[in-house]
Amino acid sequence: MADPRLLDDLLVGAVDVLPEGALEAKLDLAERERRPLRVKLGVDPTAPDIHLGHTVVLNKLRQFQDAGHVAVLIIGDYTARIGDPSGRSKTRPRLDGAVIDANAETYKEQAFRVLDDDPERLEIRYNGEWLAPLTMEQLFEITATTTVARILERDDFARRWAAHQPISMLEMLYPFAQGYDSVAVRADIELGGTDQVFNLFMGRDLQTYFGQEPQAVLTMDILPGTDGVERMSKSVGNYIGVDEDPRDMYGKVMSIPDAAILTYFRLLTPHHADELAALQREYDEGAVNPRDLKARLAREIITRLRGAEAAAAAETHFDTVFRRRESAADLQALELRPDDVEEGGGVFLPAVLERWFGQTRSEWRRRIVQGGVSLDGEPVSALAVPVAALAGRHLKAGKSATAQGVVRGL
RNA sequence: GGGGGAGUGCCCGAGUGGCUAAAGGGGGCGGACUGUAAAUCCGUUGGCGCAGCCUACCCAGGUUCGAAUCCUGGCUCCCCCA
Repeated sequence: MADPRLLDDLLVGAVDVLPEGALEAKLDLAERERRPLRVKLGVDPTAPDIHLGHTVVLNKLRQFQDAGHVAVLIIGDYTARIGDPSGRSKTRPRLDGAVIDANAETYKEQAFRVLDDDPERLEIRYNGEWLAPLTMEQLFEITATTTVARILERDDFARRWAAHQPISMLEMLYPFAQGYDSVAVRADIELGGTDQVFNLFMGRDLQTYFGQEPQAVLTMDILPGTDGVERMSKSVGNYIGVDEDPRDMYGKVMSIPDAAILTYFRLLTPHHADELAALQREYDEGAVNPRDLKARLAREIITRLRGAEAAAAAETHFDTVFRRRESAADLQALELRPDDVEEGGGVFLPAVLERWFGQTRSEWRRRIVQGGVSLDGEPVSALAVPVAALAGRHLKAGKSATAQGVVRGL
């Protein structure tokens, strides 16, 4: 019998296990056969770096590793060439080989922040390994297992079909490719987002067709972005990158709406099911200040990805700069150059701000006029200020305050 | 293969010869408020040392005193029929 507490923990953050009872059955199977389960997660290296949304399934995979099972991480170097249509309202751009390879490298690096890299517990495979050598004949065989009607049933295609949006033949092949991955690695369980259900089931069908025991399917909840509403995504701009400056990560976590706090705990931290239930209770009853809960969340997320030291430093920085609104001890130095000073001894701010922080001079002009740039807390009111008023002062631009530093005189 | 429609600022989307740096919305940014939250309100949102100038409505030409708006050619996308 599978350990019920483990089962509960494995189900945290999961939306569904399909078919019903399949996870339990697989755990029992592992016990009977005295072997670890092969838990598959496929990722397409479509973007150069990953954010917390991508780590949700990685976290779950890690949990399986910690329970003694084998994570089979499939880098979809070939499926990336098709472009997963899941949840898409239009065709994904196809990527070429060089971009994919580069993405795959950074992806692996970042995935290791979450996964256990013990070779006994981790297997990394590129699906080009088996997809590239497929013959046309094999493709016939694979695609013959399903009908067009079934493919068109899936939400995303159905919507596009109804809206007269284009669907390319290539996209239709995507589920077959992903499904065949499961056959190739003999997966016992496959993880994915809820938008992946169709693809995950294709894996079961193909495994059955090829005489394998079909995999259990575990779908994970979607992580909302920092806006708390839309799913975290780079294109929406509500993401927290795994490789970002920990101070920014901390700040971004602090900016999520309260309603998203528990979801974040559930999907991003390794708490047991009963601990999460306790947290939820405290939150509901108002026994904790949501702010403090969020701070704890930020600390835990950063600790996991970047280490305890980085987390502590990020928290100190945040408390200093934002809670107490003091200057951070580690402010960057903003260098003035001799040619920044004009005849009258004034410095034209839009020009130096552009050099220090990017953007355009017009943008800085606007911010200054709107009182968005300050020196030692005092809003700057003129476009040009004397060097004496700048040197040694703490310059801050905007409330996000990612743009700030101490001006170093000449 | 035949017929039709569309390409506007970060995005959506108005605009059919001058009043258009281009309505409206979204998003972003700045301010107030705060828990760097949410909600709300106000302002702002092409570039430029900016009461002015420059560049802009897919691209290249053309008509006109004047074009996002008209004409020609091209590119891209979509729909319908076959």
